Amino acid sequence: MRPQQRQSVRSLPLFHRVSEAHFAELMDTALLQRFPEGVTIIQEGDLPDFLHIVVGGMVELFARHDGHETTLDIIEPGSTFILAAVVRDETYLKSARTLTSTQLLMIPAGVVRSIFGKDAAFARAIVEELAERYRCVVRALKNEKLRTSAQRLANWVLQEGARQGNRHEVTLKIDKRTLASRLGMTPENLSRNLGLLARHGLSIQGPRFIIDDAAALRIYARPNALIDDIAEPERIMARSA
Amino acid sequence: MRPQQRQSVRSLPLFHRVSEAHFAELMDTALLQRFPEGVTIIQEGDLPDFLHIVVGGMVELFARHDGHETTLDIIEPGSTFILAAVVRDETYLKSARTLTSTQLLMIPAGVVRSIFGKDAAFARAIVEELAERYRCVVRALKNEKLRTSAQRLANWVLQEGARQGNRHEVTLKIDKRTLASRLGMTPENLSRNLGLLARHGLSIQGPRFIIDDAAALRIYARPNALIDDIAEPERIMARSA
DNA sequence: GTCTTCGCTTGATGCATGTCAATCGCTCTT
DNA sequence: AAGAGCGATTGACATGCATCAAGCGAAGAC
Repeated sequence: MRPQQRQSVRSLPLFHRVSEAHFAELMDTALLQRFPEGVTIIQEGDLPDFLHIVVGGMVELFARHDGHETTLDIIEPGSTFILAAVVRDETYLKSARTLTSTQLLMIPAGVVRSIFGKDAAFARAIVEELAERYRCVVRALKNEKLRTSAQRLANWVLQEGARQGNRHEVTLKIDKRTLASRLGMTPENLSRNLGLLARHGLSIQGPRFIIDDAAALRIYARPNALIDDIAEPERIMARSA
Repeated sequence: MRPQQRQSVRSLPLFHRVSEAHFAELMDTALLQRFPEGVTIIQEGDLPDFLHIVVGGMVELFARHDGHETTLDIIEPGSTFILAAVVRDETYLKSARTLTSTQLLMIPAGVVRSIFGKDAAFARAIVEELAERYRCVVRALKNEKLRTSAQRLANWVLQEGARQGNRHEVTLKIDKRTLASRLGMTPENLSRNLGLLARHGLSIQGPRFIIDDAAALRIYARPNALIDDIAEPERIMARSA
């Protein structure tokens, strides 16, 4: 691994406070690997070999059952996946495949468990990451059970607008069919729902969604801090102080 | 707290390997409290004061949004709730209320975080519990996205049959309306689905479900080890060896 | 330039599920 | 014993969403 990459991994929340010796131990056994688009990285039902950390690119987590498939999450740089399976040494509940060319850092599961026992800062970071992932799934479950597919879409647009910085335009970085699966609907219904949102302040230009009337869209979407992952500026500032 | 209760708490996986001094520290600040049926223990949106451990009874975790309410989980003795919120010191995503008279052990959130940093065995137990809870939510999300409500019911009956020991009869310990909410359907649809399952090997006698033809029910339910929480006898034996 | 491909869209239809309303049957009162 | 209350059931209906099938349009092949 090149020094610069090592440094950028070091700055991730998961490793930031780990002792230099333990970090070196983790990195010595870790593999940094690049995968092309559309490759299946792990298969549900298998046992975990490595903890995976996304360094660059995008990974889709999905599951199949009885001829159907659904997207459970899309992982972006800085985040881990299958941490829970590694911690418990139990089978994966999800499969993972790359949505783009992707760079992954892979740390052997046994090494993760070993350093967890030796380094309190690492243990703390692991449990914080796991708790964060837990909260994401709970939000997803509430989103699924308490909203219609059109409302999920409307909230996704608002959230993505905030995340991309420019709050009035959202550019789609993934396939519409992947977005549909992520939002728990068919591609056909995504199309129809986009048409529906035209009456609530959104206009569509191919892969670009323009928020003409944020207030109207928000009225339709009914965003909720306990479902949508909205940054809470006050609390973030309080924490870093 | 009486010595006998203390001993039964000590034997929970969460505390089993914690040092005696740290366990004493946890118990000195903990409250053991009894709540009657139907009491709201925590409210979504609040900040965590205590980690809650169910010692006796049943607790329902639920969430509300836009005039609707859904059950997210039902917690039984030995398990914790709102662990993720305590770990991250962030607002609850779920509310909790008692379904029966319930005894709860409540440990101040700050004490949990403090012992987590000092006791590696406790840290390990916390992360295992959190990972287990994580996996439960992932299963719930898959259950919700990949199955019809009737299939969810059929699998619940099979699972509950196995859990209750007698695999051919299941006795309902909660309201049918609570079961309906837990399985993500209305009480009306639970009724109809129970009627439907009569054609697939199940007969209903009030709060007692009798599995006449387990094979037929299993064909309809299509159980899946990666959705349903099925014990895996081989692996459990391998682990304890 | 034309053809093919593939993702997206649009329309028609059916199943899954929620909603509203009426009724049943049990338990608890009084 | 009659009535109130409440959970469970049943029926009628509306809506959400998936499915199937056809059409559209832009990017790439030749």
